[in-house]
Amino acid sequence: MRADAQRNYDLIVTAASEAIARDGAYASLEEIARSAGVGSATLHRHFPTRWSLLQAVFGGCVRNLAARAGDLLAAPDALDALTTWLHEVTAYATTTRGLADSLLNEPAQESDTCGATLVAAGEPLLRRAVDEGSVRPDITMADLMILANGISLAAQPMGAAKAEQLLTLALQGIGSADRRESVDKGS
Amino acid sequence: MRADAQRNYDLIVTAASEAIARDGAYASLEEIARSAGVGSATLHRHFPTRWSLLQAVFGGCVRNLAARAGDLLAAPDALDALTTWLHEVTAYATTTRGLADSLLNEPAQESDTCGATLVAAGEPLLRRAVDEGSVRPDITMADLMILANGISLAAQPMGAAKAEQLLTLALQGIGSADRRESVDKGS
DNA sequence: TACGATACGGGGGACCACCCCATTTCTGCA
DNA sequence: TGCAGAAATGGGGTGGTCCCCCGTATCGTA
Repeated sequence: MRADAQRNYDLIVTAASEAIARDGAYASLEEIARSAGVGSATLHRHFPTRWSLLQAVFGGCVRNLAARAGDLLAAPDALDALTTWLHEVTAYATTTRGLADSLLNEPAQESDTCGATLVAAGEPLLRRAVDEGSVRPDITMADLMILANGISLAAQPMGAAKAEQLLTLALQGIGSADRRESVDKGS
Repeated sequence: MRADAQRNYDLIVTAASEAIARDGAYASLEEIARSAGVGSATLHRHFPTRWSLLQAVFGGCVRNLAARAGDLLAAPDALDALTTWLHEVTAYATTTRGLADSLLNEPAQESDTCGATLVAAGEPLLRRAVDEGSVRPDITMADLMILANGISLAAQPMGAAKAEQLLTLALQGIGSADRRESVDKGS
């Protein structure tokens, strides 16, 4: 890759991060190019689709979350590790403007997407919890990611606290007949 | 309202229904006006915002769902009635293109929105289930609607079956230690 | 230094939301 | 019935978007 191309690539990603943080995942590409100081054609050459740009912007966050999942594999309680990670993902997706849209609307065909990375990273956490017997075996990580994502997206206007509350609700269920004793542990 | 204005109003809503069913909630307003046979200015005069148009399009469905909630108040099992209704809402929102977006992105300030109507309609169902003791009392109908909506939105690409599965999951929780005996009732 | 490959960006086409205002259409009243 | 004025209409303009073509400038190498 030529030096100037690399330079422009970085300029675009930086400008896109700011614009997306301000305006969401559908920020104007034209304006991103403008504020990066490059022509719009350059932006489209580096990132043929909007999602390729979003992927570049959020790749770092996603890798961090994936690494965090690896760390949590060492935690003593498997169920706790899983729920903790899901909460962190949800909080991040709710707080970071554009991330939830980005994860949800990325084309499902692609294999190297942010969503796929997170699912792969969370899979061991889920498997461990299932093996331990604390999570139903018919649940898949993909299901949980869709759930977390949907909650992030739908609760975005209400803020991260609401999103986390709803995630807790979804993980515990709505029933009252047999509330787990661990319910009150968190707060 | 003048007769021709009413006529155009209806033409626009009809055309919008088709366009939104085909292209989603962000269908081109220009094309809706074109296929309705009116000028785009007429569309904008009748519906100043995109959400006002969506509200007109989906008002009927929403009223049906609200009425259905009223009917279910007569069902014997309160928890069953609540979950049945939530499933119907989710199925409808997942199947009907644009409805989920419409419910989620409508401005929260307005009072007469589709979302508020559904929340109000579901409230008695929830209250009955809480009074019966089968649902935790700290849950609000607004929370459940956000949950159902988020699931509809996130699972849309996978189809209504996936959405309903995820709703079941969210209502029951992920735990396996104390699975309700009613789990196997549905299927 | 000179050359070929590579990247750049101005500008244009197609589309969109939204608005102004001259014109047409309707309706209540005589 | 006929008419005046209110009400609704829609063509066309503005400013914005995405996306792409292609002549030009820049880079890396020999």
